[in-house]
Amino acid sequence: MIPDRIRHLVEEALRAAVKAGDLPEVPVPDVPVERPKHAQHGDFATPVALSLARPMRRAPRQIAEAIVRHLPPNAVIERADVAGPGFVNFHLSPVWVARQVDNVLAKGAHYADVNLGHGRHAQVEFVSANPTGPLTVGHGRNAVIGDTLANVLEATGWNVTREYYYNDAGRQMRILGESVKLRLLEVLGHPVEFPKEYYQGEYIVDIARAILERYGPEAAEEEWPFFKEIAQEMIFADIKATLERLGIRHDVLTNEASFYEDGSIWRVVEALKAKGYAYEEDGAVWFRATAFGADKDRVLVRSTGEPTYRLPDIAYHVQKLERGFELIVDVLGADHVAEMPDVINAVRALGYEADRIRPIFYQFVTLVRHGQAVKMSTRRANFVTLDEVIDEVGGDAVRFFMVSRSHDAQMEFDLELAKAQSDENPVYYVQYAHARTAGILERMAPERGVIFDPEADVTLLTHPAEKALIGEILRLSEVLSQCSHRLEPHHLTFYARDLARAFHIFYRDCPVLTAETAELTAARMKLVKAAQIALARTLALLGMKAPKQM
RNA sequence: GCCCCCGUAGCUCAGCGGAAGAGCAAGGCCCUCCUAAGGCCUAGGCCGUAGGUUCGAAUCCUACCGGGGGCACCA
Repeated sequence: MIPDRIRHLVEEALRAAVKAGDLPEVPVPDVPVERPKHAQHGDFATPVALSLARPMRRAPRQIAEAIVRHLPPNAVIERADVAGPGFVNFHLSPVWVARQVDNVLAKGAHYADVNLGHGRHAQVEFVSANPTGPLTVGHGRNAVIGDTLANVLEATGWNVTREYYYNDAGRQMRILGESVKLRLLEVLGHPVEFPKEYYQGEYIVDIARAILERYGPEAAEEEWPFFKEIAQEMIFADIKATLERLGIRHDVLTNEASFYEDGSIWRVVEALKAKGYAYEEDGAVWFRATAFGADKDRVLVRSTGEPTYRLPDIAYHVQKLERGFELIVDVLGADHVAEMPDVINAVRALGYEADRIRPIFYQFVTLVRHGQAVKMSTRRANFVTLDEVIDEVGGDAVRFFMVSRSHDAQMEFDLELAKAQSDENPVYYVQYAHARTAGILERMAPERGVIFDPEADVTLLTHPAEKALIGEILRLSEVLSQCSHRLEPHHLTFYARDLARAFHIFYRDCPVLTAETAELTAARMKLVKAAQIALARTLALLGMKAPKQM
């Protein structure tokens, strides 16, 4: 990455300045390198002289000037100057920048990879909806954040496992089975009183009908487990199909029941007790959450002998750590904010490196339709499914919008607005840029004298629009690094727009096929190819299609 | 009552210690020219309020005000 190269040059300059006696010797801090907001401030800048002013007891501008003076000779920076209170602004060498186009072409689709993970194993657990109904819009945000994050981690050198955690036992599943049975009786014409707390969705009736078709009216003799099994199977198939429409597939499915079956939940209880972090009181087993600053202790096992949901969660996270993941990302709805500290504290109490667990909480999606908020509860009938939203706005738009806001900001997904604004959709803006690259490259035709020449001289690319486009193409690795570091995939959508804009401006200002000279055409062909690689990569990371024509 | 998230342009939101931004909406321009699903220009801001920390705060701390969500031997 360019900022890293500049950082190293500045660090060298500081060392050289100290050695030459121009600056006093002090511990060298991290050198921040940032992109200035204004073009006149150069391509990159560092404020390091400002923060060194106090320890060095020198005026910031004086330090900045020493840095500039001792900057080692290099091909990257053409000019560095001191500005304002003591910023050092760097102007990149246009020749060096242009040459990066060849570099992008040589590396191809992986040109922006950054090796932050060094092949370490990371797990992203996401969606994790229990098979009690179709995925909702809220699950959609979860799914898209999780999968995009997984893509980003892969691009930054992590070996990623995508995982789905579910519970197919327990009270909710029994209610599911009984709901289906009641609906089946209803379809058969029996008078039925359908309890309020049962699953109200129309899909329950669909499942009942399907069972009738497959097994006949005799199915009515069966008990709830029979219906639960079939319903679960059908709902899971449905969930997987919905995710598939968004291009999402999990590598591993983990069932909560497995932690009961292999006894690991009881080993967790025993281990916590042995370390003094669990105790029995009023017939229940408690976790000493107060030892970690919580306001009260939490129940792990009820007085009935039945564990709370916390216990298998703890066992699951212990298992994740034992499987060797060095980064464990849980994509969770904001309603889980309160419970995660207990899990992490319990895992820490057991002596594991709990810091490897990094939950990310996304705020709720409010779906608005016809100006009215639609509540998303799986148990009520009036929810809108993720499938319906995909039907309306398309999978690419769902992927883009769901990850286009910071995960800790609430988002409003207005279907009417999304449809009304479809022409102004940023999804098309970005995809159209890609289609335009394809449009130009498809016109390569030796008989018309337009070919892709690997020997073309990219240093001819000196137009401001060309320079800006190359700059955006090269920025992807910085964006990836930021997304990966902070586990914030939304930066990618902003980048996608910036990259597309740079291309659209280039497209208008710099004709490729009808450039002034054949040499310039050849050079621009290379740039178009590089832009296509960048756009395709960005769209792929976002899980979107990169159409060749629109 | 306690905890978490959010208050930045009319709207939707980026930026989260270093030199106030984008998209949409509004007004005006640009196709004999590689797809106008595009580009250009204009206008629009005490960055919720008040203190504090800092050479420097939209960004960190405290309090308050608004909006949302969570606080069970429910999952």
